[in-house]
Amino acid sequence: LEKRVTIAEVARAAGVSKTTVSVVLNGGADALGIRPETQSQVLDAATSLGYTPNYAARMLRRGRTGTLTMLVQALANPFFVDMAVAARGAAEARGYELVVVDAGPLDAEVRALEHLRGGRTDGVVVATGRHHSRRPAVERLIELVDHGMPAVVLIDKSPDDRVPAIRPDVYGGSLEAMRHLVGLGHRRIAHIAMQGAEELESAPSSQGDRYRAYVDALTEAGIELDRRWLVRGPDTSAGGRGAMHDLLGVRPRPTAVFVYNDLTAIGVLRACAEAGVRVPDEVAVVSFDGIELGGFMTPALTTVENPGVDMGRRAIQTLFDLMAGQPPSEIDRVLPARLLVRESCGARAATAAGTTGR
Amino acid sequence: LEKRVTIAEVARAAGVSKTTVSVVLNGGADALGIRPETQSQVLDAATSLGYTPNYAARMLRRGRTGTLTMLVQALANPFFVDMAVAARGAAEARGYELVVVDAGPLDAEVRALEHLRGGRTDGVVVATGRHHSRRPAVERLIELVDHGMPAVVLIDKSPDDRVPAIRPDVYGGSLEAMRHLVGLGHRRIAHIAMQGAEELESAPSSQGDRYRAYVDALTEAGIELDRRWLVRGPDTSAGGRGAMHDLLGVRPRPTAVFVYNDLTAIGVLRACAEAGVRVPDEVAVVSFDGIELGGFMTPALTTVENPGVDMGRRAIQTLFDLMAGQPPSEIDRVLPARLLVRESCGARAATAAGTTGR
DNA sequence: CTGAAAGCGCTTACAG
DNA sequence: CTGAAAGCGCTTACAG
Repeated sequence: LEKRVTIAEVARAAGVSKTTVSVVLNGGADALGIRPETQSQVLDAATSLGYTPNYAARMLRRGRTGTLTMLVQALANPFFVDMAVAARGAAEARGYELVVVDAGPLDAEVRALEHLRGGRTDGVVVATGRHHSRRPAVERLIELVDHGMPAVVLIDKSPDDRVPAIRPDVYGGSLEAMRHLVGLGHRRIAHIAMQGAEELESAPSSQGDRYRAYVDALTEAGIELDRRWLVRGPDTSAGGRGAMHDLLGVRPRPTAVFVYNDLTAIGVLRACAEAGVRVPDEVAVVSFDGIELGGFMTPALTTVENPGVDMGRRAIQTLFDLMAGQPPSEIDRVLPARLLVRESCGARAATAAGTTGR
Repeated sequence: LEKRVTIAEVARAAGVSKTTVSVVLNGGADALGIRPETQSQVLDAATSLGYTPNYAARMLRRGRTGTLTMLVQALANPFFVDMAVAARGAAEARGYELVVVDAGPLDAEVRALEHLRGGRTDGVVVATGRHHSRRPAVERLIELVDHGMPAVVLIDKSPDDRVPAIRPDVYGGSLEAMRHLVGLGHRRIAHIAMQGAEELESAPSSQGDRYRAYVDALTEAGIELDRRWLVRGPDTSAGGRGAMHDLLGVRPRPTAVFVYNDLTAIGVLRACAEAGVRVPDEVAVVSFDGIELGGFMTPALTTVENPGVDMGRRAIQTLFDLMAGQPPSEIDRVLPARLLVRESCGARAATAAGTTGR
């Protein structure tokens, strides 16, 4: 870029030294007792020259960047967008910028974390989940933490004692959802889980929590699990559509399905519509996340509210605590996740109710 | 952060000078004829010490950041997410990082643009639209361009000769959509437009283009515009729901509606469901953008495909051309936007068709 | 084939 | 009350 104005030019224009300019512009003038007239000379010169401090120079000198970084699983899911927007607001309120990175596939997440080693951020929030099956990413995160980088993990448990985790009570929320279906009289309840290599039974992840709640609720109700009720697919609308398409072929047909997340459930609704299967009359649907869009489906999705906005804000707060040298008050903070009953579960009238639910 | 490894330590460990380390690590070693053994010594030392170049120092010295910035209207709209992800891919393919900023309200956009003055990016893509009614943002952009910042505008026309624009043919696509509705026999066609201060008739924006196509198509068909058919609201699902709710009170009721974008149309579908109005039988719906989600609604949205992914990629390509000193081949590139007929317009069966359309 | 030195633009002890 | 100087970590002419 052309002819940037430097502090030296401001100093010359104001007839003072670079030191004075720097002090005045950084607000330390009164403390150091710089004469008001000198201050205005500097301010005037800076304004008329259109001076803006050079980011790289300041960053190099201060050893801080004024930037935080958040890695999210997928911006294609509005749940993560809402979380990121909330986090950005919290960061900006304290004068920090938040760079949001769509981590995408594993190698992209690894690359993104490696990228952060060069000192381009003051702290990192990792909201990508699925860490048990993503060892290389976790290793990179630990590497950063070893070098003193403040870090917070969202969604899943923390992989390291120095990294506080803030996560929803996925097990509790899922159990509430399942008990709701059981309470409505359902006995053949299917589960659409996220695709992945791991064994759901033992997975120390939020998808494992969903599965365990699913199994426990069936057991509690004295229902024997039919393996055909368990389908896995990508956590996208297309994935949900495909999974539900398969599930609709099972006989006797499940009368209810607990779906990984809302985005996936939107595909489930579509698959039912295409097959002429009425929701919730023939199949009840309950999912997870509570994205706004779910309330605009017909029937509106009954879902477990995932506190993404709250997690985003808390993550930034915790990051600032860590940067200030304060140990985190809690290493594993679990936030409640409650069932939001709308229409797709059949507990309410499915249409013409005028109730979007939120 | 603690004890970062610097180039000086690598030099000491390898028994060479900082110059040699820098040259080897930046790939200029062979050209300068540095001995292979020296090269491996340096590489080994760098690896075993875990050296990563300091971003700020490199940025300051090189005068480049290796980072591009994209401002988008709202990440809450998947259209912009898809565009941003495509742009990021194009940037990363050339070794650049792309920082995506949700510009949000006007003051946030202004702040974001001012923020870029300190040399923290090598180029900027502005995909926020509505520039005619956002003067302060445009002024900040021009300021950056005055200082030599490469910039590209998406969605709307360019505010400046030095800034190439890449935009969809909104007028053409909208006209095709409207003619489609007219062709299906509709005479009472409503339009849900985006909220904003501007007069739609004269607005030099994509929302103006939609409106003009709407009016021209009615005129062409010899239909007299009823002002009650024109409703404006926020470009969100909630906004669409509210707007359609109002529209359903108009008598005689419109039999079709051309909606600002898909996200808004999702709210329109919901309003119809709540009122017990069948789509497309009682009201046909056509919108704009072609987000994947629209294909999962029931009925699947008929819409005009907005080439967001293509625009995102081209924007980055054009930015690289500008950075390389090449004048843009075209200052105002208009990309085709074609109607995608699915179910909500009534040209096809609304359900059980098994056709998601994309 | 390799090294000493300057300098990118800032901030901050240190002098006076 | 204000200025001269050092230094953050790198890259790149320039010497030899």
